Amino acid sequence: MTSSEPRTRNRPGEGAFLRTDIVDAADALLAEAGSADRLSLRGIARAVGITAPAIYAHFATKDELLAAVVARRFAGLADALRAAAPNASGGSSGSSGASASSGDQSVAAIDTVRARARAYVRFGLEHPAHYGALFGPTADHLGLAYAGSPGEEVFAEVLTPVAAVLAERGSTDSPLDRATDVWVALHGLVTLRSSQRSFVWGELDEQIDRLVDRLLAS
Amino acid sequence: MTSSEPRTRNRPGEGAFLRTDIVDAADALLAEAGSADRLSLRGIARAVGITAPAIYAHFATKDELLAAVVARRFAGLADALRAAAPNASGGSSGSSGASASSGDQSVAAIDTVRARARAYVRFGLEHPAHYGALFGPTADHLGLAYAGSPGEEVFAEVLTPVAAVLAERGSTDSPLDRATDVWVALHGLVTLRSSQRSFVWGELDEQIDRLVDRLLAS
DNA sequence: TGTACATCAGTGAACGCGCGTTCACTGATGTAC
DNA sequence: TGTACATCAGTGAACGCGCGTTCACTGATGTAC
Repeated sequence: MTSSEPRTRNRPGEGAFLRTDIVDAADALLAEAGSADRLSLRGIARAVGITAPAIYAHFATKDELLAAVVARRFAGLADALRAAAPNASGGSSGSSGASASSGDQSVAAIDTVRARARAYVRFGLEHPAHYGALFGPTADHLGLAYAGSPGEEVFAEVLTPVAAVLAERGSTDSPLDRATDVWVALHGLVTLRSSQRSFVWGELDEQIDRLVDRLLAS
Repeated sequence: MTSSEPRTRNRPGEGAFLRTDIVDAADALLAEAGSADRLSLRGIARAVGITAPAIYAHFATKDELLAAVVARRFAGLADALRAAAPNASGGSSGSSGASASSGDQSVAAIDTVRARARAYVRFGLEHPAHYGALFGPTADHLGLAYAGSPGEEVFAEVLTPVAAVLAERGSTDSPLDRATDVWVALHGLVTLRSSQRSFVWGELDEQIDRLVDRLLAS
C-alpha cells in the first residue's frame, strides 16, 4: 500500500477530484503511520500515484491537509455519536430514526449516554491514530474552526444527554462538570487502553458502564 | 539552552560521569521538545557540550538513552506517590514519615487516594512531555523491565490505597477494577487538560476529588 | 472539419535541512620502568 | 626524576536517509475561429 501505479491524469476542470483522493489517502495512511507526525506528504503522494508537489495545488501546507483529514473525522465522530441509539446496542442494525432518545419515552437518558460512550470508545480504540490526531497534543496547533477547542462539537454530543440525565433526576449539579468528568474518563480509557497494551484490562463494556454510571450517580 | 560551550574532557576513569550529564540533558530537553519523537541525539550532545558520537560510549541507541530517562522518571513518580501524605496537602512541607497512611489511624484511606491522585495529576500537568513518554504511545516499545506494562509499578501505588478504601468499607468489589477506573480517569484528566488547553476547565482539585470519590463510591 | 492556442493538471529536479549512526583518528592522561 | 607507552574520552568527517517546499517546465485537453 505504500506505492501504487501512477494515476491517470484528471481532465481539465476535474482537478478537484484529486483533492478527495489525497484526503482519503492521508486518512488511510494515518492509521499505518500511527501518528500525524509520522505522516509524510511524499508517502501520501506515493499512495495516490502522483508526485508530492501536486499536493500543493490543493493544500498550501502539510498542516492544511492534516486539518482537512481531522475535520472530516471530527464530523464523522459527531455523526456516529448522534447515530448511537441506545436500542441499537450491538452496532449492527441501521434502524430508522436519526436522533434517538428525544421523543422515545421508554428509553432513559442514561442509556443514551451509555450508547454514546460506547460509540466514542469504539471509535477511539478502532482508530487510535485518528483519535490521537483529534484529541492528542497535535490537535491544538492545527487551528480548526470550532469555537474554543476543536473537540467541542463532539463534546456537545456528550454534554446534551448528560444534562438530560441530571434533569430527569432533578439534580442541581453542574451538567458541564459532570459531562467533563465523563469525557475525561472516556478519553483516559481510550488512550490508556491503546498505549498500555500489556496491562491486564477487564471487560470493556462493563468498564464503560461502570465509569458512566458512577460518574453520573447522585 | 540549545547550544553550550564545549565541555572539559573527563579524566581517564571518569568517563562515566558523562552518562549522568547526558541523561540529565535528555530529561531537560524532553520538556522543550514536547515529545520523545522530537528529541534528537544531536541536540542532547549540543546541550551537554560534546559531539553526538560521544553518546555512543554510554548508550548503544537513542532508544536506550530514552529508556534511561523514562526509567528514572518512573522511579521518581512512584516515589512522589509514596511520599504524597494526605496531611501534607499543599505540597509544601517535607514532613517526617516515609510511607504515609498505614499506621496513622486518624487518616482515612480515601484521603491517601486523594493525595496520591493529586500528586499523580500534578506530575502529569507539570511535565506533560515526560508524562507522555511514560504513559503515551511511545512507552510500550521501549521495552522497560517492569512486569507486564511499564506503568505497573506506578499503578501499584494507586491500587494499594484503593484496595484499602474498599476493605475499610467491607466492599466486595474488585479492587483491581476500581483502581483501574481511577487510573483511567486520572490519565484522561492529565492528557485531556494538557492537549485541550482552550477548553473551559473547572477547578482542578475539585475535579480530582469528584472523580476519585465517585469512582470509589459504593 | 481543421488548425492555433490558452488552459491547467501534473512532473522532475533541486533546495537546504536535521536526523541516527559509523569510522578512523587525536591528544591528554596516568602508569611502568 | 625522566621517559616511553598504553589507555581511553572524546572529535570530525562522512554515510545515506527522508523530509517539506520551490521552481521552471511539459504535454494533453478543450475551445475559438
